[in-house]
Amino acid sequence: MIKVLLADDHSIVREGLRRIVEESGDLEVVAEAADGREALRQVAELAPDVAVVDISMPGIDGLEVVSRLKDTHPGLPVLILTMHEEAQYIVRAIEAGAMGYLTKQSAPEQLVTAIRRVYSGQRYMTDEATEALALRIARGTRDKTPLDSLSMRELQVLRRLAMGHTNREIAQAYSLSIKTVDTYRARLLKKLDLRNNAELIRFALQNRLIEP
Amino acid sequence: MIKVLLADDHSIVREGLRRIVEESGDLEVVAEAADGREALRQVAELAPDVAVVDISMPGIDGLEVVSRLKDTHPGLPVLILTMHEEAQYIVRAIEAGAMGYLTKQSAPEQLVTAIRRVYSGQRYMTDEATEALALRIARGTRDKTPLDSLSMRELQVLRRLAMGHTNREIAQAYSLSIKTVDTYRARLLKKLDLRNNAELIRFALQNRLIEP
DNA sequence: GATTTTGTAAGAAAAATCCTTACAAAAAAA
DNA sequence: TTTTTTTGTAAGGATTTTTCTTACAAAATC
Repeated sequence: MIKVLLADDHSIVREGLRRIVEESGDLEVVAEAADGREALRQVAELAPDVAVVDISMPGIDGLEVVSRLKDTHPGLPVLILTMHEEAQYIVRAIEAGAMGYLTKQSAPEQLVTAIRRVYSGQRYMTDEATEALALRIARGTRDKTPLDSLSMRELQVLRRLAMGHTNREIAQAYSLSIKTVDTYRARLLKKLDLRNNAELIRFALQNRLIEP
Repeated sequence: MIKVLLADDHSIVREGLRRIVEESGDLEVVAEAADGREALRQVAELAPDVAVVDISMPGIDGLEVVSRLKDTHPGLPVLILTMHEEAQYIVRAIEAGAMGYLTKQSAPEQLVTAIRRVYSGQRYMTDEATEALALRIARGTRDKTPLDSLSMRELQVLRRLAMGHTNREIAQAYSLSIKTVDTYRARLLKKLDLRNNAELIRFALQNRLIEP
C-alpha cells in the first residue's frame, strides 16, 4: 500500500479526496492536514510515501510546504493540487520541488494516477501544466510579464498582502522577521511599479492571484 | 432514497462529494453538473429531491441557480456549498431562496445531515451562518444593500481608499483633518463589517465603486 | 569571474491604524 | 414634537505599519 498524506483546509474536500484515493485499492490515506504546519508535522510523524498538498491553506501554504519538505524529506514526492487553473503557480510549484501539479478540475482518476506516478519517482503533469512550463522555457528569458520577475517569496508575500494579511501575520506564517517581509513588499512595489498596498491588491486581483 | 444533484465546477471535488453522499446509505447522487446551466438542465430532466450547489461556477453561478430554481422548481430545496467562509454570501443565498448554507470547511457529516434536513423541509444553517443572518437582520431590514447605509462622505472616502489614496491625500482632497478621514474609515469598516483596507478594496470592486 | 538577484534582517523616522471620546447639526423615529 | 440616531467633524494616545536606507551571504545569471 502506498501511504498518502492529504493536506487541504476544506475538510469536506479532504474527505472527498480520501474516498477517491482509498477506492483505488493500492493507496491508503495515513494522514490528513488542514494546514501546512500540520502537514509538516504529519510527514515527520507518519512518514507517508506521497504528499498531496493544496496551495492555499492558512498559515504555511502549499508552496511553502513543498519548499520545506524538499529540505527535510528530499525523497518524499509532493503532488500539488490546486483550484487555480490559471497556470500561474505551475512553474513556481515545480521550481519549489513539486513532482506533480494538477487542478481540482482534473478527473478523479487523474489524481490516483498521479499519486502512483510520483510514487514511482516520475513526474506527473497535466497537459496545461506541461504547456505552461514549455511556454515559460520557450520564452527563455524570464522578464516577459511582471509576474515572472517575482521570486517565490515575493509571490507568496504578494498573495498574502493582497488577502489583507499584515506584515506581522505573514512573518509569522513563514517564520520570518517582519522586516524581511517588509523588504519583500518594498521589492514588490518596485518591481511592479506600484505605490501602496491598495494597488498591490488590485494587481493581484487582476492577475488572478487571489479570489475576488 | 433521496435523489441528490451535485453542482461544482471542480470534478475532483464533485467526485469526492459524491462518495461522501453515497456512503450515507439513504442518499443517492442522480446527477452532477460542472456549471449552472448544466445544473438547471439536470434538474429539469432528472428531478432530484435536493440540489447541492457551489457558489463559484463559470457562467451561471450558484446564487443565480438558486434564484432560477425558486421560480421553476419552487419545491426543490437547494443547499449552498461554498469555500467562502466569509459570511458575505450567506444572506444573499438565503434571500435568493437557498434552504441551507455550509462551507467546505464544514465536517463531511454535516453535508449529509444538511441534505436530509432540507429534504425534510427544514432549513440547515451552520452556527456562523445563523449568526451572520441574525446580525444583518438585527441591523436593519430596510437597508437593502450595505451600500445604502453609507453616507455621502463615507462613500467618497471609500472610493478613494479603494483607489489607493492615503488618508493624508484624502484629507487634502476634501480639506479635512486626517483624523476625520480616519473616523470615516472606521465607520466604513464597522458598517460594512470589514476588517482592513484589503477587504475594503474588494468590497469596492465587487460593488463596482471603482474600476478593476 | 563578475554582476545581479534573492533571502534575510536591522534602525530610524514618518505615517497609518486602532480605539476611544466629543460635540453640534441634521435626520429619522417615537 | 421631543427623543434618538446618524453624520460631519476632529483629537489623543498607544500600537503598528510603512518608508527608506543599509547590509551581507548565497544563489543565479551574465
